Amino acid sequence: MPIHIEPTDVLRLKQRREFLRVAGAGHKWVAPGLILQARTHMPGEAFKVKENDEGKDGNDANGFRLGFTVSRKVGGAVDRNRARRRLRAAAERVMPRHAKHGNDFVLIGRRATLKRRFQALVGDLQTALRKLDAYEE
RNA sequence: CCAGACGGUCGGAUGGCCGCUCUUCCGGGGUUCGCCCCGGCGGGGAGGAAAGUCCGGGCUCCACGGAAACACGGUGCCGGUUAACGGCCGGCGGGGGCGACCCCAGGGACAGUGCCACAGAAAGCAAACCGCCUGACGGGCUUCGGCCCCAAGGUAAGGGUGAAAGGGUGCGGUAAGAGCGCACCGCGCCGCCGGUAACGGGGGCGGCAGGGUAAACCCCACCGGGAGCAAGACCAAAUAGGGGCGGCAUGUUGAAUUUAUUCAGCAGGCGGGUUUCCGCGCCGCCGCCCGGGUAGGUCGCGCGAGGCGUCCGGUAACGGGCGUCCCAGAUGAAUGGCCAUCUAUCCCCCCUCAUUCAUUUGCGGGGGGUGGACAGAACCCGGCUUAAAGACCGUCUGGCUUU
RNA sequence: GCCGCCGUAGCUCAGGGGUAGAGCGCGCCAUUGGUAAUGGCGAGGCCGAAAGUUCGAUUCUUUCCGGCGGCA
Repeated sequence: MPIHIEPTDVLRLKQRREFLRVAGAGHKWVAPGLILQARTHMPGEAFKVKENDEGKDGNDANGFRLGFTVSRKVGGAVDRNRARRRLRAAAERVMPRHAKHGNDFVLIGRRATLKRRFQALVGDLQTALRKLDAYEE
């Protein structure tokens, strides 16, 4: 059965070692409002891309995964939550259409994420995808 | 009206688009009949501090026969309140303020021990450095009145040191002084009166003994078993390993016979470039079952010392009755993102009026910009502490004006 | 989330009521032809912050701030 991916329900990166693996791939772009890291899936690597599939037969090129990180340098809990929510809102507008499948992405919040105008933040994400050669359409 | 004291409430608003999480109900699908998944209409969704983790409890596990004592830790005026508290309320004492009110780590220093640097004569059974006073014998001077030096003694008034020098002020007194005597204040002891008590009032006696430090050891009284929801309980993959059963498989010996099978016993085989010796490592394959247990998941997890209203008791904290409501449950962690308008605030410009030496200051109006303080539940509750814009309400105090 | 520990010179640490030290480092001088080593001299500290106790606090008490570690 072919796996259909809805634009909105993308699997989130949740565990620390997944974040470390993406960071270890070494592909990142620093934009004024955010930092984007990316890692291409290895061939034969089997991930659960949707929550309810069994993660078996090689669907590795058929989706992408996304994680968010905001460190304590940005501020207290309120500021960090706010930065992550703005990143998530920007990702909801850009990623489902333009993110190249078969990748893991990590979005890192910066201090400027709080104050930057939202349209500029969306633009930051798009240019970051282009610079990492992960932009489609 | 101005300035202030105390207590309480709220903590941006409205609309639009796109989302998150929990959930009643409905529909569909799956199911090991426990439930799970998908979709839909509705409903709920951060704080007064959610914070710091400083106290007290509930709850859970561990330890433990009961009680007491000891050790350690905590608390510390008195009475009340509470599930409990180091909280709160009321009172007492001390300090501050014109006042409303505010602040206080506020038991014991004759139970004992220690410490009090430097300075100073002396710092704890007090003490004589300078001074002051008396002044034998002797000496010196003499205007023959006396004066000076010296042994010894008296003295805590004065000087000086210090945070602190053994009651304070005044009068008397004296050789000089001194609670030596007296008055007032302070202090101690003993009755009396008021108060549950802390304590207060007043009386008598005592001539002053008893410096400070207990957030030094300590004494006294009271309280306390330890750990914490990452507590704890349950389900449990892959991989490796443990145990059991069955089947297949290696060599050899023996026996039985149905002549290729069964039974019993023994062990050997493989690995490094080769051989010998020694040492080392591995021992098969398949299936099923069992228990431990990791990742992961589920529960614990929100009806509670609950909120609101009202009545009663109480000065109050608080307690009781009745009615009513159901009010967050996430886990890379939801409760939001974006836009518009309004609004609090602050800044700039212009105008009218008042004011001023002065576009100096202020009320009002208009325009533009900025743009909401501190801060995010993580098992729950009662407090404390800390952080921080602004708005509103009530009670009270001190002024000013008017009546 | 919970539980601990630590903040003293540029760095690593002593000091636990009487006014702050050691080692390394830094500066100057001596030694040497010169450097290192060695020796001498010296600078450098509101003892993380604020209240309180005390005559006096780096030390004792309380409350904050910052850093580090442990617990599935």
